[in-house]
Amino acid sequence: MEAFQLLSRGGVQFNKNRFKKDVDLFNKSESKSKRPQTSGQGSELPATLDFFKYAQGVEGKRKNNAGGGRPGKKRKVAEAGDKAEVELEEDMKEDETQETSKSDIENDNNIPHQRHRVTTKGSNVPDFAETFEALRDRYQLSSNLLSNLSKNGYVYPTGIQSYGAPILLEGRDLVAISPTGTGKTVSYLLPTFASLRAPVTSAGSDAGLGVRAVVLAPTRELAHQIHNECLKLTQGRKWKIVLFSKATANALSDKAVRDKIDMIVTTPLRLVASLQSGSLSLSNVRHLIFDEADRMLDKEFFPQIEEIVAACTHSKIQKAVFSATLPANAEKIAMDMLQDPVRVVVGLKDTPLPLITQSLTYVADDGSKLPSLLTYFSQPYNPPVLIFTSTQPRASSLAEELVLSGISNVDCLHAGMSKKEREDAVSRMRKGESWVMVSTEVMARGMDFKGIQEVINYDFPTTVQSYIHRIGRTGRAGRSGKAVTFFTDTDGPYLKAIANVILQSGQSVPEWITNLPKPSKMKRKQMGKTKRPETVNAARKIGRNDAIKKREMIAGSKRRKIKELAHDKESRTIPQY
DNA sequence: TCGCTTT
Repeated sequence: MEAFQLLSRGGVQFNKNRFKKDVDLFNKSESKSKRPQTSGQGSELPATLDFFKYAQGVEGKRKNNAGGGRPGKKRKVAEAGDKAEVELEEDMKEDETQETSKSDIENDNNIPHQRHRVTTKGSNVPDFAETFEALRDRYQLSSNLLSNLSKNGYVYPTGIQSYGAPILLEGRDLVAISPTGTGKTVSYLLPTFASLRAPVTSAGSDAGLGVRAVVLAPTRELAHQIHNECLKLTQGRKWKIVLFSKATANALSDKAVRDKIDMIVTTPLRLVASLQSGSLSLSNVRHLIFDEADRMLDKEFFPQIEEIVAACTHSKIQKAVFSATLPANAEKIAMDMLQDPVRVVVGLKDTPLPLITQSLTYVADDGSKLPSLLTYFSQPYNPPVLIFTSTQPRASSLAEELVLSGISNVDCLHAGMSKKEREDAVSRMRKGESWVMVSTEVMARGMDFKGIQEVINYDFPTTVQSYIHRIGRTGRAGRSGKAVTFFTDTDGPYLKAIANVILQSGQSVPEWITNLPKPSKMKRKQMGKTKRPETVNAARKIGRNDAIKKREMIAGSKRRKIKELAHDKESRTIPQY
């Protein structure tokens, strides 16, 4: 713990220009809950890292500020002094006209959905619920659910919870888009348990035989985390919620076991394997939920998804998709799968949380990355830090290099590791034992490590979605966070798109980046073919001086004085994705 | 595009 303090340095950064109002509000009500290291109270650290203490007490209220009020695009007047608000209009042209917008920036209190712009679209959209109590009264939620919510520190519903839950509770299909760390999991678990009413084993249940709800997630770690959340919400009742694995799947061969299951949380392929072996029927499933929906609809997962959907033959099946990002093509696929869905968007679509301070760092070439990172670690930093690489070997060897360089408590996590190794790594992360976690895309989505101070994109993300999800591992539940992205000369094709995301979240990037021409498809293709180096060992051989020289050259020729661009209309372009 | 994820 002492070492934590040695490593730490005070101060969190906000983008105070753009989100002054949110920041003020944040500081006013939450000054007490700054990073423990900054106040030197190392003993508090485990609490902020502890997933299960998420959202308790003060933290719980903070969570409600998550996302800090994105300005309403249809309410240009809301903050008349702020030019950028008006210009956001431009980003919205694609939106359909019949949607309703309920925004609320005037009501400057702590009720969370009032910190977000929420737009809904669809026929007969159910009313949002301001509080969990309102939800309970309107839909007869059990007192058990309500008390479990408050026991776990959920005080007010977040935007997606107050809008999404009524839609699901009225049996409607749902497309939900809400930023990282804004409580999507609870927004579907709460209504699902409420709709199931009682465990299948309870007396007089007319639930029929077999599992009634399925939650799909793209990684084991995320499924595990969702399962934990299920357990929290169902404390004190005999719900049978199964985190699907080889072992639990094998147990299904016993029909008596099979028929007692209320809900399965699983990755798609695991479920498909059980379907194909005939050990499981989904004919009684009434709730099918896709977490990280755009990822689940990717080409690798989609055949499995189709098979699962086809196996859910119950006439009253409700389907819902959730993600922080949903590109148009994925949304189209989702919409085709759903019946008369309601679409809810919290915040500005595909825009990261404003409380994440984002920056781009030029590192010339791959060989300059490690020296740059070591320089970073030679200065005081706030752990834990999550580092993303593009491949498994690069994650392993970077972790090794950091250990060899004397960095403390370095961990590594990628899907090439054994199940146990992965579980141990996540567990160390949850306990706060990892200060530096080097990982691949496997950690990019959904994982909720509350304490993560900083995300470093050591390798450049290849899609905007990847970028948004990766940096969304920090700044969760209303906390602040920092995201640094290394870029090299070969990252050109993607650079501008990411820069646009940063601008969109109201932060600035060097002007020369925004002035880059949009690379042609041809060019992008060529650059995409450029081979990325296999390991950081190779990277190491390349001297650092070259990198510095090159950086200076670039600085001289291209880089101009960094200017506040967030309000500069010219630079406000719609991200290309 | 590629590698990432999923038994």
